[in-house]
Amino acid sequence: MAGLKYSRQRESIRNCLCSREDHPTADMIYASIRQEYPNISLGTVYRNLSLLVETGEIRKITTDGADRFDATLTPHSHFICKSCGCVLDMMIPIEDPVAEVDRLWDEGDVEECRFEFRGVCKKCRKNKSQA
Amino acid sequence: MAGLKYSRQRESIRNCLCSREDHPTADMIYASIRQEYPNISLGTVYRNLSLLVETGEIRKITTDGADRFDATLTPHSHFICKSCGCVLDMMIPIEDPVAEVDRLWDEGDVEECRFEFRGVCKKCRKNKSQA
DNA sequence: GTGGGTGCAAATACTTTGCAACCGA
DNA sequence: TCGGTTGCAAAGTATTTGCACCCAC
Repeated sequence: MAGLKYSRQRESIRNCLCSREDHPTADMIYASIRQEYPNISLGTVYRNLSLLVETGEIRKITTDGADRFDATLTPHSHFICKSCGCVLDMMIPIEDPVAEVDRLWDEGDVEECRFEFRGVCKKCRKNKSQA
Repeated sequence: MAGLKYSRQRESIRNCLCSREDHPTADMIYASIRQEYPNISLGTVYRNLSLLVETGEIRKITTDGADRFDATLTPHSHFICKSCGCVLDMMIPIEDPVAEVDRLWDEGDVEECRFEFRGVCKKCRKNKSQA
C-alpha cells in the first residue's frame, strides 16, 4: 500500500465521487472529470478507481452492465431499479447478519454481507402511470 | 412468452444447470454441453440462458467477471469467495426484509432482496494455511 | 534522478447480434 | 410450410494493459 504518490487526476476522481449522490460508472466519472482536465484518459479513470477500491476509500458496486462506484462507506444497502437501472442508497438500518451467519455456516469465513434490493424506483413508477 | 419451441440445445442447457451444484458461467456450460453436442455455439448458450432467465426457470447471478447461473429457485443467499471467486449457496434462513423495507422506504417499490455474503471459502482457507 | 502516474491505443473479456440454413409443430 | 432456433462470425460493451513520456518527491 506504500508508494502512493499524489496525482491531480486521482484527487479529482475522489472529489467527483464524493460530491455526487448517484453511483456513477467509470464512464460517467470520465465525462465529468474531462470538464476540468480535458486530456484525462479513460484508462486513468479505471486505474485510479481500482486503486481507490483497493485502499478502501471507495466501494465498487457490481450490477448488470457497467460497474458503479460509491464513496459512502457507512454501511448501507442499495436499491437497483429494474426499469432504469439507477442505484439508490438505502440508509435503512437492518441488523447485520454477519456474525450470526458466520456462526451457523461451516463453508467459509463470512466477512461481509450486502443487501441488494430490486424493484421500480419512484421516477419510473411515475412515468409508467403517466403512459 | 408464447411461441417457445422445443430444442435439444435448450433442454441440454437446462439439464446441465440442474445437475450441477456450482454456479457455472456461460462458458463453463458451453464446455460441458460440447461433450454431448460438439457443434453447439457459445451464442446459442447465451441466447438460451437469457431465455431461461426471462421465463424464470433459472436465475442470473451478477458478480465480478462473468455472470453465473443458478437453477435453484428456492429463496437462498449466495456466498462469494473473494479469494477464488467461487459462488456457494447458503440455505440458511434469514427473515425476508422486503415487506418491512417496502413499508419504511419511500423511493421505490421494493420487490426483491438478495443477500450477498463475501469472505473466504473453506478450500481457500485450507490452501492458505498450508502455504 | 527515480519510481509512480499518465495518455494513448491496442488488447482482452464477456456478451450480443445479423444472417442464412435448419428443424419442430 | 412457418416461424422459432442454430452455428458462425462479426460487432459491441466494459475493462485492462503495454509503452513511452511526464511529474511528484
